[in-house]
Amino acid sequence: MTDTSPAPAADLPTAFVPAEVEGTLYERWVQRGYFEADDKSDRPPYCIVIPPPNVTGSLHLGHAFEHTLIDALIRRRRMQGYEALWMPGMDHAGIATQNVVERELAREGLSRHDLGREEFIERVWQWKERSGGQISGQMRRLGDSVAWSRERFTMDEGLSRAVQTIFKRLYDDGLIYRAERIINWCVRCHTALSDIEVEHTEDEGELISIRYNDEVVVATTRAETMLGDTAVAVNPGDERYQHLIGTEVELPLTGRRIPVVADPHVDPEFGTGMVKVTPAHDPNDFEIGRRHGLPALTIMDELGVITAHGPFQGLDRFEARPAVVAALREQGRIVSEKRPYVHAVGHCSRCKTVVEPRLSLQWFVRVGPLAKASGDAVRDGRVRIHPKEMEPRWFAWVDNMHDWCISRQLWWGHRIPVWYGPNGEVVCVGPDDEVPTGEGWTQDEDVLDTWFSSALWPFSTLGWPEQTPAMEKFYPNQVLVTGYDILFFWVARMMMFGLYANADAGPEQAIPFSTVALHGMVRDERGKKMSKSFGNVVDPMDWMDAYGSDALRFTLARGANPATDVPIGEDWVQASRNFCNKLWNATRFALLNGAQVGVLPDASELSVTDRWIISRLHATLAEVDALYEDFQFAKLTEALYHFTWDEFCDWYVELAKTPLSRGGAVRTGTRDERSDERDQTGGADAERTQLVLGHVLDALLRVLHPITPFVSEALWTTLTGDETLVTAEWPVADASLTDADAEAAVAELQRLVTEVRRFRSEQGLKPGQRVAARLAGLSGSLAGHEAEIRSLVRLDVPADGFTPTASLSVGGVTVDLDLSGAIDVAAERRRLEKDLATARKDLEQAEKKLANEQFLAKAPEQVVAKIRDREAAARSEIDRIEAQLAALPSA
RNA sequence: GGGCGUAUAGCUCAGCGGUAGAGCACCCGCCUUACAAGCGGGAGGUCACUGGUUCGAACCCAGUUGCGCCCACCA
Repeated sequence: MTDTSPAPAADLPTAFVPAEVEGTLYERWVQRGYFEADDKSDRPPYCIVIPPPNVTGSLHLGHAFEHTLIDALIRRRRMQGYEALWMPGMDHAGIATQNVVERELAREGLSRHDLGREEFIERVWQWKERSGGQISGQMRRLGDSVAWSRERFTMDEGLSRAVQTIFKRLYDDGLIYRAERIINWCVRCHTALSDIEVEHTEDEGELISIRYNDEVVVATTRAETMLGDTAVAVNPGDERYQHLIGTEVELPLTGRRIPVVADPHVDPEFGTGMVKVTPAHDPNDFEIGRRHGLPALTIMDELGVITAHGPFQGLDRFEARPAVVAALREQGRIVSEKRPYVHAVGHCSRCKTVVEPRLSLQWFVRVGPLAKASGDAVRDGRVRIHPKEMEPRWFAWVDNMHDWCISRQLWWGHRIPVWYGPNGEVVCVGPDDEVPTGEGWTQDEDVLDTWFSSALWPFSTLGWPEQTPAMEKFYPNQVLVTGYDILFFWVARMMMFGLYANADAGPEQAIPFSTVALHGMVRDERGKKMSKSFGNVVDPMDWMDAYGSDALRFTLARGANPATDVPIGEDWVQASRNFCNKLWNATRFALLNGAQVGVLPDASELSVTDRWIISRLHATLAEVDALYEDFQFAKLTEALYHFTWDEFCDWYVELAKTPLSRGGAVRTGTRDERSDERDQTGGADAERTQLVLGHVLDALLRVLHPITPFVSEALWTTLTGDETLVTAEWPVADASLTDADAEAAVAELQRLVTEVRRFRSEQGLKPGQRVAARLAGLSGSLAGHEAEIRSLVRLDVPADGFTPTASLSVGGVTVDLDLSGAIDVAAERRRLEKDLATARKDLEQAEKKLANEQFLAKAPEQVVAKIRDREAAARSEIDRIEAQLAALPSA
């Protein structure tokens, strides 16, 4: 070939050292602006917004996983010529971040109240700067190809404006309201929570029966709430208690008289069929109270301390419980002894404290119409949820959603844009409205649920409410990639707000994204959930340090089955590192031997093995493309692994050594430091092989790039001399290059080689030991490859006077070897007998099937033909082995 | 209390109607002209159990058992 650049491979070390390429490559990519997207280009858009990491700390393995998947999608589309935008940013994570900073303060012996609201918020911003810097550093390390110039934060000015805008619109449309309701209250975080921020666990409580009077006996697990009872309820159809309805009973310990009401909610089968009614501390009771006009008596404050007058005042709720029981027992009112009772208890998802249902004045989103629209968008196919098995969950949720409590009694977050006047005025202020001033006007103290701003993320980050070019180009987003665990927290809310905020654009354009691709959770190597308390949490940085970013990414992608949890262990990252190294060395070998990317010769000039590897390459490319469309990362990564290692490296590269050596010598870079004479003397075989190696590696490195961007970039730029793979073209599968004949011929070759190797191994021949042998019966397409075959199995061409001492045959090929007495007759007999048994079993199975008339009548022709082939093959195999056994010298 | 998923080699998982697969781990042999982070060979599964459908079932259906997960305002 022509003299190109001086063999660059000479510079490649014999092992891939990630640290030497990762940092510089990433900075170069960013500097050259490869990750930025143009709002005004003609390319089709492909936008994925990052699920904004919380600024509570640093990224964990789950983020690394999610980012690997998103980055792979984005990088592939970029290579395919899309205007690809991965929108970066972070979430202020209201309650979570406030808790972190409060804990930090606590170490200094301070509470947020010591600082005051403004100073505290200042403090959180400082935290955000630190944490945010750490997170973006980790993202760089991972190789995330995000458009850094567009980075957003849920509390930055633009996004706050978006929040205020939509709040105002919803308020004006009557979809946001303020009301006294029973909400989930966390006495530790000191705030209201939405329903999904409550985690239910099966806890063991005690069900206690209390006698209010001779006829009225109720049961409860929260005895202290009886202090707030304002009625006793029975089922209206319950014959036993008809006479009590409308009467009053005296509530013990309080002296209050409360009515007995009839309410259908009461299950006459449960317990005594009588229910104590505490409207201020139980959602059901609240409803009963409303139906009967009962007063709601709050007996507990925000800290869970009893406020009801009397001996229990000032006690914590969990102290009050036994105290109340003791007092009741003293009066002989405890009917049955307390007994264990397993029931679902709600805990704060942030701090695990037992949640207290509490009557409270809060802001709510009326979800009815929004949830309906969200269900419809999936029902009518505008939004696709992948994998489809997740759809039932989606519908179950959106079709039964309760109103969303959005106010939080926190400081860190978007403050509710509502002002109260001195005369009871309530004014919701839009971003461009005048803030009411003057005596007595105050702003609502609460902030919004952190998910309120996340719900706007797909469009607030693009400039909404302005109709920016970015909105124009990238809304709706093409795909959303996120974990199934936040389907309701986040995806459902984005859908509700996206559809609502962009309704003017029409139903097709209003959706926030057209596809939701859900992934699973990262788990440890034994499938256990990673948790701090269990001590199995892994810092992705540690593994990246040890094995490189590519290895981590490859491992994560390789485990990514849709919406399925991903077990991952260090051994697996190591295996991926080995893969990267394999790729490195294969490329290094190719470069050392003059591999070139150029125009491939016509198929007629290629060898069978050339056509085979090209055929396999293009089949793999087609397979990978199809799998990408279905988000089958695990399978496509596996396909790439298999092609690279088992087909390209183990067979093609080994086979290539023979033709390459005809052009001079195989260059090893380690042992054989010959100069460039190869280029001058290179024969046609060598040139052809160099081009095929170049062709395969070029495509292979391209198709691997989305998963392993660093190694692929380093190798590909060396191979091609081009600037970057980031914006290079995606390799397109060419169906015309598939070659069934070549695949069949190489399959035959592989079988032959494997059998000979097996024979050698069982004969105890050392791998390097050369043996003379005669090959006969090679099929037409393999006849020209005898040299390659001999090289793979280390069989020399026999010299004069060759006398074979052993023989084996594979398919139609006979191999006569001169083992010069090295043969182990007993071992050989054993081997052959084993093979014979296998072949006989095969034959038996096939014959049995073919003797089955129903099978012959009903099975498809292809299947029957296959079985017939199998029968014939088994027959000839048996003949062959029997002949060999007969020829064996007797022991 | 509802709903969903899953049970395949020692481990983690693919396969989902036509003779059981991968990675890691394991055993034997190798510094064979890229790579010992490697090469060659090998061992290892009555595909949870019980019935059914089918010429044929790991795969479809029913039930049983084990294990997960999600949802839930029955005191």
